[in-house]
Amino acid sequence: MGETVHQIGEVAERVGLSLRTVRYYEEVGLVTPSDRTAGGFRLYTDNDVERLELVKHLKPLGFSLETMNELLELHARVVAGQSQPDDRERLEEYVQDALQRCEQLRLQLEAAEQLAARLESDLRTAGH
Amino acid sequence: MGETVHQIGEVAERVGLSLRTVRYYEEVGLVTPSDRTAGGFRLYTDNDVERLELVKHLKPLGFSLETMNELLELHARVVAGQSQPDDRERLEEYVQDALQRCEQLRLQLEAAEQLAARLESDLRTAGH
DNA sequence: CCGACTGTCACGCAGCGTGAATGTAG
DNA sequence: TCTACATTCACGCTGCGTGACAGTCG
Repeated sequence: MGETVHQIGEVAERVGLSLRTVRYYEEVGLVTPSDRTAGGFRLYTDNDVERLELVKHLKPLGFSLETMNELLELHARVVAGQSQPDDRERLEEYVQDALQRCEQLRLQLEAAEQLAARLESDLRTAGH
Repeated sequence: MGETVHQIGEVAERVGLSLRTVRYYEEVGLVTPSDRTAGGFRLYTDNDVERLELVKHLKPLGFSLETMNELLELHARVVAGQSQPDDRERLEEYVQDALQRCEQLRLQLEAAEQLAARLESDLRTAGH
């Protein structure tokens, strides 16, 4: 079976992260490549890449890398049917937290949009 | 004429920033209180407070403090009718930048919302 | 004179950016 | 063999959090 596997450069470009960031995520144990070449090159499976994408999309919500790690571990166990007692409950709390952060972010976005619009009108209104 | 003036605690609470943050903004020359008491307490005018609020609302767009400083200086000169050559043009660029950042932020928000929804459905779908 | 508030250091931390010097893949 | 891509240090930066200790305001 063809275990398709990718090097860090390809992965970083696809996901939209820098090489440094991808390496750093490994350093803190957030996303670890499943394998390495004999010479030491990181090899990422599609699964690893998906995990990176999850991180990429959760980041704007302002979670710390440590928190995301817990969240993703819980989620992985739950979808694998390997959840331990409390896992579902704890994941539920994280999800509620995420939803609240979404709301907060939306409010901030709206405030920023109004401000940008005001700056624009100030430009048009203000005398030369 | 009653120059209403406020101490840092009141200001920080109203704007929604920490004392540390407000002091730091002064340290980097972003928002400087117009006056001090004899004993050294910072005194903010309503104008200073408004400047802090502008910063607060621009922050989610990811500008550096230095960049915001330039933006706010330009804006202040333009609305005061004191704009120098290039000022309007440069401010216009910042505003366009801000609008683009708003769009980016909106995209990120939508991705995050979908992800949160997916995590929720994974929780409901996954076996015990 | 007391308590709430504020002042200035100064160290610590997250999340990377940015080289430098070297090695690997193909 | 060439060269594009990768590796590991390791230092630097931003934007604050978090005390500690002292002074100020009412």
